[in-house]
Amino acid sequence: MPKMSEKSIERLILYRRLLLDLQPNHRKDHIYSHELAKMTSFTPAQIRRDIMAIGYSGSPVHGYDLKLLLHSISEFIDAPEKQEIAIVGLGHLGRALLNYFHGRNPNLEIAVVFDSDPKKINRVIHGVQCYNTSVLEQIIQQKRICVGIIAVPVEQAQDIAERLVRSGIKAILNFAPVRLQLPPEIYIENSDMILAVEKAAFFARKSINEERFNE
Amino acid sequence: MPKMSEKSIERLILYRRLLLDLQPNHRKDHIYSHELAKMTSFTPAQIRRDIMAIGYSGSPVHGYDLKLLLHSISEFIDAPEKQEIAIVGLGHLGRALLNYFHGRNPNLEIAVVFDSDPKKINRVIHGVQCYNTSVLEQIIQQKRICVGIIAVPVEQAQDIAERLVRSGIKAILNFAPVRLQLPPEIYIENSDMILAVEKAAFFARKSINEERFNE
DNA sequence: ATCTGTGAACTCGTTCACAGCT
DNA sequence: AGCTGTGAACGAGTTCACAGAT
Repeated sequence: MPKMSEKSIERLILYRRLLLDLQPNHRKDHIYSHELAKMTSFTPAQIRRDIMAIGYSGSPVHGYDLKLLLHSISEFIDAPEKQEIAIVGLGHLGRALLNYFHGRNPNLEIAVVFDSDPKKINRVIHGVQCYNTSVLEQIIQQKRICVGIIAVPVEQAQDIAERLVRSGIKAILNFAPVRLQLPPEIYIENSDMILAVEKAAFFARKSINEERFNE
Repeated sequence: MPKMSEKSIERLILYRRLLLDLQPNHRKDHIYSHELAKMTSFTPAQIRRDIMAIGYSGSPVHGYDLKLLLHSISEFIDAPEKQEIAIVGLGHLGRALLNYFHGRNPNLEIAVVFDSDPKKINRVIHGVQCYNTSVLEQIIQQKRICVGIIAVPVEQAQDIAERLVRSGIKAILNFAPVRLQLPPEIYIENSDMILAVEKAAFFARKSINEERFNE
């Protein structure tokens, strides 16, 4: 496996999504790096580098074979067998995740959700079994789930994260607005909505200031 | 204004959040860069650089004055007057945003939400007025809102984004799993949950592989 | 003695520019 | 002629390491 940055992985996931959307109406069965570039607003050189990195080669005449490229990316990104995922916290955010994810990626499956609301526990919601958060460790170990999504209020996030790690989880997607303190071998992806809003507001202001300045 | 990377802005927002949480139980009124480092898991040098960049100086003896540092960061990040924000799409995700945001940052306010569901239109939800998406342009122009949050299904995202831009919005926080095509002066922050899950799954697998390799 | 502030070095990711292929 | 693959240059962001302050 070549060294691969987090950003390359992100782009590869986006290429794959794009190619999948493209395939049905296949006017062509090949695509050039500059075409992918236009669609993604990355640069052609970057796209060639990413594709090179996963070991696929195109033809200087036709560009990249759509099907083969798609296959190479999927082989690189996906695990050999389906990966199971757990969501902790079934508030609005947890439900939004279930909705968004539904039928999206056949190689990933939201296998269980946890919540502490008796109205939700032991029911099937959106096709997924909901358990009491108190049995989190057992279920996750039993099912060998390796990815956990934290969608609980901020006060509970660190505790839940530690319990997930103790249960054998290797990667956490954290939606709570805290920086989790976990052992370095655990992959943490933060999706901090409040931070994102504050950042957007900052750059909106900056853009307004610069406009004024250029008048 | 010195040149500032997007990442520095993110960190500054996190420092501020941390300092705000810290203030009530002020055992001390000063803090060293290495203390902030431990709490954020950034490096002390980076923290000093960020603080230097906004023009605040600490004392080599006591470190940074909590109150003054907080004030300097806020002055740098916040607009002089309150900024108003619009959310488009009041599904689970939109509601989650309203919840998360409630009472979080007094300088930012979710001023309006838009949806096309008659059950929501013209009602006040979570303390925020909901309008029909059809009047988006009027309301946003009228209120001079400069930040928009896209929480609609992926098929509508590009159209809504263009309408937001036409209404004068300067920054967009996009939760739909597409790359929006917009003029370059518009700041776009993507928060692509599906991508985030796929990425986490990839790194979970990688971590498992590396473990096996080290045995 | 122990901190901050910061020039310099370094690391990592991106882009350039061109050789090589067809 | 027009593409891919890629060494080399570049640039942004981070860390080092130490001068300066007290």
